[in-house]
Amino acid sequence: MPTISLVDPCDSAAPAQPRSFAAGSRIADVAAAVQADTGGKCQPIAALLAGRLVGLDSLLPEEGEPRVELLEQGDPRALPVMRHSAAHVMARAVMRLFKDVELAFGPTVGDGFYYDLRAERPITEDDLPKIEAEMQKIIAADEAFERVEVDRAKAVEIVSDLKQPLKVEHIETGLAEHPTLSFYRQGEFVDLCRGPHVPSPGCIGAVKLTSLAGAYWKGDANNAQLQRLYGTAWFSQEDLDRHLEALEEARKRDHRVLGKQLDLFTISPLVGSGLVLWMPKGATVRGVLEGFVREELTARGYEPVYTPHIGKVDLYKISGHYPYYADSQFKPIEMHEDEQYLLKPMNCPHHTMIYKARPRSYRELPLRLAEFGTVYRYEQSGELGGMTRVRGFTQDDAHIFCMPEQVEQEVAGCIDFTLKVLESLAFDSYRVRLGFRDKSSDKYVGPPERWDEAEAAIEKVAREMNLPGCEPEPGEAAFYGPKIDFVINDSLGREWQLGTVQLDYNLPSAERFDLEYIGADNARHKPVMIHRAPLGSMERFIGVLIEHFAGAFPLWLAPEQVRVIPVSAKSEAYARTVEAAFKAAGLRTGIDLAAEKLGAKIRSAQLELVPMMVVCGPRDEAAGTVSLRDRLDGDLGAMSLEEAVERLRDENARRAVRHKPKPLGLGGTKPAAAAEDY
RNA sequence: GCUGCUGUAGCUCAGUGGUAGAGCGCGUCCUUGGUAAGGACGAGGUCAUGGGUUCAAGUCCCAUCAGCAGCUCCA
Repeated sequence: MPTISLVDPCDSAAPAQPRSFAAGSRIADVAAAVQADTGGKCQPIAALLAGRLVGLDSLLPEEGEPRVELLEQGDPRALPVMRHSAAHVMARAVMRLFKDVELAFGPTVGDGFYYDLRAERPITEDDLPKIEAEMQKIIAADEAFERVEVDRAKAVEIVSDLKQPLKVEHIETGLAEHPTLSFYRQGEFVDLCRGPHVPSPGCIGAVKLTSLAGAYWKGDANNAQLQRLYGTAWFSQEDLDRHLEALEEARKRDHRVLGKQLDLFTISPLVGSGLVLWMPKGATVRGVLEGFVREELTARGYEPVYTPHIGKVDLYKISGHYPYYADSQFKPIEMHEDEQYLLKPMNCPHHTMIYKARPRSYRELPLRLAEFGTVYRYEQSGELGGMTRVRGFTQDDAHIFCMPEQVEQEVAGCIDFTLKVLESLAFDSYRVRLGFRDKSSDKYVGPPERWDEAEAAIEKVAREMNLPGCEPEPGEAAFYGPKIDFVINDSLGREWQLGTVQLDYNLPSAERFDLEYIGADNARHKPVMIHRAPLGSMERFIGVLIEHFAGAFPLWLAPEQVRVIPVSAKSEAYARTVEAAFKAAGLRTGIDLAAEKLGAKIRSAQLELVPMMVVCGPRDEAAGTVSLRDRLDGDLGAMSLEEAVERLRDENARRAVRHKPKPLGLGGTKPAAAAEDY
């Protein structure tokens, strides 16, 4: 007899109570019992069974006493279930409106859902309102979702009868291991589906189809391209409106929009796609950030190097980068048949040549060579965007050459460096990805034992440092070694890899660069290389940073830190004295001498996101004071010029971050679970 | 690279076959003001580029380039 530990639907803080049900009972029976207890007040649409999101049609397990929590209409934890049901409703609507529709996958994503499909007549954007209207009819009709379980043979028969070739293929290949499969029926619409679903589409409060795009069958670019319809669904119109407002807000925070508005960077088609031109203000932010990183590099025992932007093709043949990445490199510069140069796609080969320039002793290890190294990669045209995906970028790169027994300490040092940078900029929401090799792929160089060793070392350090996330992800490694990536979301919820620490036993090997050091035993040994970049690249990092701060940089990073505003032209001379005082204190100071009223000048400075304004008029001049105005806190009142300068000098020196905008909490477009898992 | 959408003044955008518009910004002048918009006048566009259809194209068609969303990719 199944026994569960039931959470009180009226008081989830109360201790869960054990409760037994007849054999073969489902969550729906639990729901019915609770409804009886509460006089029908509780209306569950889904449940958490031992922490797993399930539908009311889920069976209670015979064993154990799992915790069960019923989720009612409006509970955000039930959103994925409701959204998946919305995907079915959308597919049903499309099948009513279009002929010969073949369905693929329809999972839940961060803020909504999608369904991949192929229709005889392709769907266009103009069709979306019609599909939405049909969905409304289906939601209003509120027919129940009904689960049916069948064996594989019957499942194939059903999808064949439904004329769903993609589903047939999926059952025969992707689902070959499943002895039984489930379908959900809703009126005339029957779909192969693992579930769960809400009891009926009446639970869907507000739905909107958001976009239409191409997507490959089973995510493979060699397969046919299908149409993907994206939608979002919420329990109420207010929730949907709030979500659409957040999207609107995200558009305003987009670094491409702010980069233009605030004169940070530009991209010229004449220079080339994906090649960032840093305007003075953007270059200033970058310079300040580089200065911060340089300070840390020096403190942490790194030594600077400089290397050229090109190198002979042979260098990359030895490293192993060439020709594996031929498609994603700019074509070689050919001087003679046997003299070809590549724009460098990474800095490591150059740095290994510095290591190799003379014999190395164990006494000089770890050797940490750092360079803001600019690299060029010919990314596919469809990947390019703003500063986050570009064809030329500068890595805050360094390569650490160390003895095997120093690896853990050095990896830990790199992680600590990255954390210091992220904390200094108030990045408190990121995840750490352990990029391991895909054991079934042949793109990785070096013997498996070296890989196992490297992966184990990295995982050990990452776990000891309690980094958030830390799930190993096969296939995310570099071709020469596993890595620890720091992944941060942009304003639209898309993930970007920023900082990275990569452990490499391969490039130093005899087959590659054959690096050595003389050990204490006077014998030759192989060093280990660590590739690391706390920011990743200046372009991508600052792109994400712009969105992180919504363009409103803290004082220490702002291109213009202080703006002096004379109340009228009568105070111009005094304003210039004030300006000089702030400049002398090393603060980036501007002055507004426009023939405008004070209010208009304040407004300009506020809109340009200048962190601090210094208002000075006749009253200040007479008293030797200035009036500070904080962009966030407003008028701070009059104070002596010296006090004002000191106050800002101190805030700048402390690299204070007093404020960052609220995260928008957008979830992106990636499926919550693997879409192939039916 | 693929699918779809978009390209008009520095910016945001209106203009659906018949002589290029608005707001903001910019410039000049007036106004000399105390914490988010003072006023007047003015300059500024081969309507992305190249073809085509038409008596006539910013507007319709094709190609190219560029951007956007998604997919694929990302040393």
